[in-house]
Amino acid sequence: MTDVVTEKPRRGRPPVSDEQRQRQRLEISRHAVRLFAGQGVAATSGEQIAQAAGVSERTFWRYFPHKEACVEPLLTKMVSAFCEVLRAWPAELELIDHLREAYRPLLDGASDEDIEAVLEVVRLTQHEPALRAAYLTLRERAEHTLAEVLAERTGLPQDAIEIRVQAAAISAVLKVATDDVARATGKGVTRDMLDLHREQIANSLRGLSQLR
Amino acid sequence: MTDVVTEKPRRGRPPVSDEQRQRQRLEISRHAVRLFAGQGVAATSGEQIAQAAGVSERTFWRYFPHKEACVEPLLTKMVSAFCEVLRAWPAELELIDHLREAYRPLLDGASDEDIEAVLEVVRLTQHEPALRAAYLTLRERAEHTLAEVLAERTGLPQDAIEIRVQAAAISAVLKVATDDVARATGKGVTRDMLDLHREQIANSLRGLSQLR
DNA sequence: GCGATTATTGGCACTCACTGCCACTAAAGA
DNA sequence: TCTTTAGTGGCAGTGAGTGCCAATAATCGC
Repeated sequence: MTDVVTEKPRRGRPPVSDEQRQRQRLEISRHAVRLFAGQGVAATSGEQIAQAAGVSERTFWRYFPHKEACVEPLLTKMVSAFCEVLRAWPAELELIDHLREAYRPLLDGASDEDIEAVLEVVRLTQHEPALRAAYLTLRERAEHTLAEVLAERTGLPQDAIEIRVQAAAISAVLKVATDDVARATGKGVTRDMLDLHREQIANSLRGLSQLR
Repeated sequence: MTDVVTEKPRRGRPPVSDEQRQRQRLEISRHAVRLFAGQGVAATSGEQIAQAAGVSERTFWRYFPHKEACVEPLLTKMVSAFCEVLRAWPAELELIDHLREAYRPLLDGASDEDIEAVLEVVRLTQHEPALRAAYLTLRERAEHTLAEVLAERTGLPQDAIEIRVQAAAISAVLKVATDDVARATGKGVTRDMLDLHREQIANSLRGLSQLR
């Protein structure tokens, strides 16, 4: 039997493509973050965000299940950039060395504006508990992807406890380092700082082994 | 100058003690969790919880800033139990050995009912995203306590990156292991399972160093 | 081009989480 | 008992988020 769904004769308006939808979410996300940063999350209403983004409030709520989810598209860019690098981790290399070589934080093909926006969001999560919760949830979802990569690499099942622990640990390292770099780049991001970020991750990974 | 506030001549009704307040929160927490488990978080209203706990809705909202926070008191019991064990970590011992010796999970002086309730909450967080977010937030708060302990132990400042990374990593290990044991104890908790929990944490800590 | 068909949007009303305000009661000391 | 301070409950209000339906947009067969 074919694992693809039986090709139904399509009729009517086709559903919007997934990338299209992601793009739209990202666009709204940018407006939301600007508002959050300017006046705080609590003081920013869904209506405001919708208006800023140029959609009706109703459709805004269809794109985001709750206000805090507005930070997801931007944060996802960052997290999935790291996941991509991990995926490309060649078998013969140490993780640390691979990161040194391949990790151009935070996002490879991203505009400078987006890098700045992402760091802004991370900074926001450090003072806005609601956003922090969303951030942590997102990170945990990403752990599954990390686990996938690690599982493939080691041959262990994806839900083996060693795999999940390592995934969680890597994620934790990345979180701490990211918080740090976001704080450090309070105003003005330089390439140097992002390089520092990479070195910090590498060093921290090494530090993990030193849990006496 | 004295670092204690100048002793004001107390008048009127004294504020309720902190333990008293915690007890009350815990009590409400138990009712809330029972309801959450029975009918889901979304279907449980603040009014219901308040009624079940025997307080007015208004005071309920004074005890908890939002519904999901109802899980905090129970979860805090678990997390702080681990922190206590860490505090007692003697300098000459390996962490793994110390845990094997001193960690009687999940809570030392707790009733069996509370252990069961805590595991129930953890299980709930695995299917209720809102509760999961609260759980993750709580865990991150606990990282500060872990960092404190590690800092004191190593002489490094509490906000040194090595310290925060190690704290986050330990926390991550604990999280994964806790999720596992909560799943395993779907029905019926035995001492064996809790011992298994301890061993799993110990093994996972060892696994951390194997990040090739 | 014209309908028929399906997807998305926007508007409206509604529920409910949560807050501010105020009157009321409880627990102290004078 | 009177005064003072803290906690409680009720009531009204805001705003997040949802269900429902009418309107519009995009596609196909003709």
